[in-house]
This record gives sequence, C-alpha cells and structure tokens, in this order.
Amino acid sequence: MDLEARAHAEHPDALRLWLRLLTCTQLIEKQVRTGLREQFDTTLPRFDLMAQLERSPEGLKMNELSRRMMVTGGNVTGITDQLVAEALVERVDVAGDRRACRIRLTPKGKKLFNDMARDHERWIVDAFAGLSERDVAALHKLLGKVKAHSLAQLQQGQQQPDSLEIS
Amino acid sequence: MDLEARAHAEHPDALRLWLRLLTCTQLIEKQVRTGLREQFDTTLPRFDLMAQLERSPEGLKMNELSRRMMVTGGNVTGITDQLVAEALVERVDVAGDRRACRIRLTPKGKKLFNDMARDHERWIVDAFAGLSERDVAALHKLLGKVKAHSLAQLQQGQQQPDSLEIS
DNA sequence: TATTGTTATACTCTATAACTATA
DNA sequence: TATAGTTATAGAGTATAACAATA
Repeated sequence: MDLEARAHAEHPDALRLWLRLLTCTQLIEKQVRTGLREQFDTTLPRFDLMAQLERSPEGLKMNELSRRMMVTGGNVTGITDQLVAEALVERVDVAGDRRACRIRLTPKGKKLFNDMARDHERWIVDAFAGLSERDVAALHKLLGKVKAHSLAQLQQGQQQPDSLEIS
Repeated sequence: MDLEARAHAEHPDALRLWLRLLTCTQLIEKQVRTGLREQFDTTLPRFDLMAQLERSPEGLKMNELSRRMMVTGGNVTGITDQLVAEALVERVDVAGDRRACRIRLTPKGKKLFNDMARDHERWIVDAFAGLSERDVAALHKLLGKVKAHSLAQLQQGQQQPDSLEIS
C-alpha cells in the first residue's frame, strides 16, 4: 500500500480536505500580509477593519466591527486607536446613545484604502489565476455550503459572528 | 441595483471567493483552537508540529519542520522546547552531522497525539458535515489547483514551503 | 564560507476580565 | 441591571538578526 493509499485509509476525506483548505488559505494570507507590510506598512487586521468601514460609509459601531471581524471588543479599540492616530478613521458620536460611537473612514483613510484595495485585488486575482471562471464559481458555491453549516453550528452554540464577505 | 449586485459589479469574483475562503478557514480554525485549548490545554502550532512528526516516525530535522510548518526556524525551536519540557518529543543526534538533530515523538507524545487526533478528526468531520461526499471530493480537487498555482508562484519567487498535507 | 540550530528581541494580535459611563 | 466601549494584563505567534558550532 503506497503512501497516498495509506493516508486515504487512515484519514477521512474531511481531514484531507481541511489540511488542504488550511494550506491554501495560509499560502494566500502570507502573500497578502507580506504585501500589506512591504507596500503599505500595515497589517491584515488593520486592512480588514478599514475594509469593513469602506462598505459602510456611514460608519460602524464598535460592537458591530467586533462581530464582523470575529474578535473581541478590546482588540477593536486597540486597532481603532492606531488608525485614529494616523487620521485614517475617526470616532463619531451617535445621536441618542452617549455610550456608543460610530467609526468611519476619513477622506485620507478612504484614499489610502482605495490604493491598498487596488493592490490587494491584484494579489488575490493572481492567487486564483490557476482557476477558470467556472472553477471560481464552483469553489465559491461549495464554500458557501461550508460557511452556512459552520455558522449554523455556531448559532446552536454561543456566539454568532457575521462574515467577512462583501455581500 | 441591490447590494449583492453592486458587490458583484465592484469586486471581481476572485475577491469574493477569497473572502469566503478566509471566513470558512477562520470559522473552522477557531473551533479547532478552542477545542485544543479546552480539551488538551495546547495550541494549534504545537498540534501541527506533533502531527508532522506523527507522519515521520523516524523524526524530522529542524529545518524540515520549519519548511513544513511554514514558519522560521527560531519559532520551531521555541515550540520544540515546550514539547521537550513536557516529554512529548525528543531531540536525537544525527549520525554524520553534529550540527543537526532530528525531532521525534516520544511514546508519551504518540499516545497524547493519538488522543488529540481522535477529537480533532471529529471536529473536522463535523465542520464539513454540510457537504456530500461528492462535494468534498470536488472541493478537494479545486483547492488542489489553488495550491498548485500558489506553490508554483512561490517557487518562482524565493522560498519553497511544503504543504501541511498528509499525502 | 555556508549551514544547522539557538538565542535575543520586538512587535502584533488575541482573549479575558475589571472598569466607566450611560441606558 | 444591562449595555457600549475602554483599559490593563498576560500570553501566543511571528519575523528578524546576531550568534555558536560544525561542515
């Protein structure tokens, strides 16, 4: 029995799939992190926060950012502080609730994000250049099933983070 | 134009695919990390290192581990030190090269890894329970293309990390 | 000189929990 | 009491670079 067959016998297909999924994500993520660091001296969580805001021009509250980024509130405060210090985002009062604030991109932040998004998009398009359009669609659909199932499991449990997705 | 359509128009399919891929991986990874912490008081990199060794009973050299885990050497030393302190792995001299050493699981480490692998496998099978066998195979195949393309790009560049995969 | 592995350092991200201000 | 956000802390993970020993 060769190695491939042994691996197949000893490990369910789901495990092989998971390892491959993890490898793919790590390979692409590493490229993105490197690009963000080298080209823009920034990090993935910072980029992620700005990307969330770019999709909500009216801004997002801290707890909403925390949910979408799937991290706890204290971390969002920290990353927001960095971006505020660089005048890329700003805290805005929320009418009717003096505890809360909305975070939104400044014009400077919007401009920088557009620059970053352009390069980011290129890195990602390159990363999937090995797939046909049909492959991309099929992969997107299959991962949609995985995501839906994972989110359903989570909601049975405790939390209910949203997704990073555009739509 | 609704949100979905606008997102589609403004962002290439590759970007939407990437965000979904990242979300899926993070959702599953979070479950695995939580399980490893709660059930075994350990971390994903520690589990990953032991998983690499489990597939190579004769042990692996540090630079080989570093390559497979896709992290730099200093980190492997640190994780190895932890596992050595708990007698889960051991450093073995390499005949013919007194600079190098092989790392391998101890019997205690093998036993613990088997316990962890059993639970880990269950978490992963659960995570993909929303997919049919056919879906799993299709997803595995599509991700194979992504991985091959990513690795090819990397080899054009500088490094050449291996994969986390079983076969 | 190059390679193997270690050490030292600094930084980012993270979760947790205590805290404040307001609801 | 509950909620929104902040602060403080501790820990894991990472890359980088300088270093020792050996090839």
